[in-house]
Amino acid sequence: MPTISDVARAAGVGIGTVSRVLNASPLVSEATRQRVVAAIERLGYRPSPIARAFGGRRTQTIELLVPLFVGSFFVELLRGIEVGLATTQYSLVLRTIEGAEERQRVFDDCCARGNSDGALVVWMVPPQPFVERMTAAGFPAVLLNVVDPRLWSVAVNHDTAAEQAVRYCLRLGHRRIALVDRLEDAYDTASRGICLRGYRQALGEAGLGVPADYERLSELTARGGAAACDSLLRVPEPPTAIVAASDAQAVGIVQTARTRGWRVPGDLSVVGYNDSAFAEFLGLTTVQVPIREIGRRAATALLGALAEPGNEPETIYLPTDMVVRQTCGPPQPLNAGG
Amino acid sequence: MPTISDVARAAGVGIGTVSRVLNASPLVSEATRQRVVAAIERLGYRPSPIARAFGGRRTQTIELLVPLFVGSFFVELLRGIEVGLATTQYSLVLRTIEGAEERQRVFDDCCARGNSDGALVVWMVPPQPFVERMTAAGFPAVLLNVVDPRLWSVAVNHDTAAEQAVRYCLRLGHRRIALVDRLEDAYDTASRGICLRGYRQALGEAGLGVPADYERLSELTARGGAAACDSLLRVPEPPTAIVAASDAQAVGIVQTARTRGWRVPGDLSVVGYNDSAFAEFLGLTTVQVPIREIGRRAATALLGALAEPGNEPETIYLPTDMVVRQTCGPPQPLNAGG
DNA sequence: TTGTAGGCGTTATCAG
DNA sequence: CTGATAACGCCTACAA
Repeated sequence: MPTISDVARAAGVGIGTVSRVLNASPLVSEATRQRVVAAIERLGYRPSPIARAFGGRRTQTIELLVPLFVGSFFVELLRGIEVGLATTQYSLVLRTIEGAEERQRVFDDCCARGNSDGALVVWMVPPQPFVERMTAAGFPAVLLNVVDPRLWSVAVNHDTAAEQAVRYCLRLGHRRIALVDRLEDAYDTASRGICLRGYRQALGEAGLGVPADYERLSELTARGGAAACDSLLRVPEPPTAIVAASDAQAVGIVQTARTRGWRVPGDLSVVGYNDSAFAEFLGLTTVQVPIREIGRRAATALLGALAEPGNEPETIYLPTDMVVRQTCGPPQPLNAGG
Repeated sequence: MPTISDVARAAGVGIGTVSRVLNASPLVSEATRQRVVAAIERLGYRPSPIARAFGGRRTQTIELLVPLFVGSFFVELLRGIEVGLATTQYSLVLRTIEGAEERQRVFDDCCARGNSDGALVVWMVPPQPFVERMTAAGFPAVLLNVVDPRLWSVAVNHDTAAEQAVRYCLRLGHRRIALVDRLEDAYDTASRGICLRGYRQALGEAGLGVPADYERLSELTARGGAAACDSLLRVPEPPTAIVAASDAQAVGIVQTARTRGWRVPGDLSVVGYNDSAFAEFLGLTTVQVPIREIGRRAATALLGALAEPGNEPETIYLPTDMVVRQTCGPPQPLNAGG
């Protein structure tokens, strides 16, 4: 495996010159450059990223911190990230997270040693010590689909999205609208719902008080949605519409309702969240989240922070859209329903 | 950021001793070890993986080559891989692949320079030059869900799986069974179907010739399945059952059939493939693939190959299972159908 | 059992 | 513009 010295010798120049050619420095004459390039070609030389990271200062590596509840969301996100990174040489190292302790460990390791130049943090708010450490180290991190004013963040506004969904149901004539939310911090069962505020806000604006027993928290799975739906359909005055915090939950809700003999959207309207790949084919009415675009913008933001370390972090909100399909309709007149 | 020398100085020992402690060498007295550990603790020292990779020989890094058509498959796979790697220090660097040229590029880069100690290759057969290069370099790679006798492979047998699905339909009484297959090489439209052989085999064993116009190829998406279904329902003698090469395709098939007024499973039975997360909630009858286990076993195999470089590559087949849900039933008597 | 010296392949910093 | 040379942080001999 040829090294930079081999190339230098073959081209009859010093290693400094080869390094300059490698790094596209303008301080090389065209003639010399050609000779060096030829030698590189001839020897099939490829610089060692590791030696590079070691000698230089930057690792050309970005850490990607991903909690595994992301599900199919993840591949879409990756597509966007790859687009944002396409013109660069950065490698992504993957740190998957399955539970609270693991999250702790991953964040502890993240900017501890110069393993990477920056981080993309998916769907998690980092712990305080991490924020301090990285701020002190000038280590840039970008949050995806979650917001922290101390850091770069690219996200949709989950409350606004919930408002959209609730308002849509209100427009259809619904008054009994329930929420199947998800934990703001998926690994902290003491945390609140992520779009509770938006839900309540929209109901409040419509002059409807917050219903007593219409708020549920569930895992981001069909199973979780199913359980929440089960419980919602049992309350004395069950909802005529349910707004979910994910498409997976929505699928569970639709399925459970139908199994129990409720027609969807006849007896129960359901709104999903994300517009996942399968939502279209299930005819799921949902709130579209520009997942790929979040990935792309986050990558771009990180590259920007890497290039100009000084800048203050910004929060970039991307808009969400209602996608109307077949799981929502006007509520049945009370006396006509089951 | 403290270095090994700082620790050595603080502990009043040489750097060699610190290195030995770091690498759990037995050649350190307990007393010395304690002092060194204390110093490490006190200084908050953490060895630099990069320097380590540079000075030593191994990078503690595994490349994960993933084509992005994997979809939700990917997260399941990751879970397994992480389990297999849990007790180690290996990092995963992610190389996503979106098309044929990108695949070429990624494979060209993969074992070219000592960036990584090994590779996990998801759902792709590597090009010949890569195989030669890595074999020559003693660079281990493990294929996931695809088989190449020259390399370590952990997979299910797709033909056997198709046989299972077809046999199940045969047992239900179906005789007109179609296949919506996927390309063996997703980026080569000239390649064959991945489970065509198994499909034909099962039909042949049942004494049924291969139907003339019952074989389709489609993308691994609901849309692809929908298009294939559309065309299958138009043939003079349409099938009474369709075996798909993915759950996504199956969803598209079910949806399309129902839209056209065919009852599923009344008029048309559908079998999916993989048993993805959503299959259960859609009531999809499908062939279960132990995705997570494939990930785990592949990681284990790679660790093994890393530990004992000499061994011959093996192919590990994991079994598939029929999961019976609600999209298959006996065929309608010919005169009763629509 | 321990300390010391050499090397890994770059980049960066100097003189020239 | 170019060439030498000093880091960079660790591992692995080898010498003690």
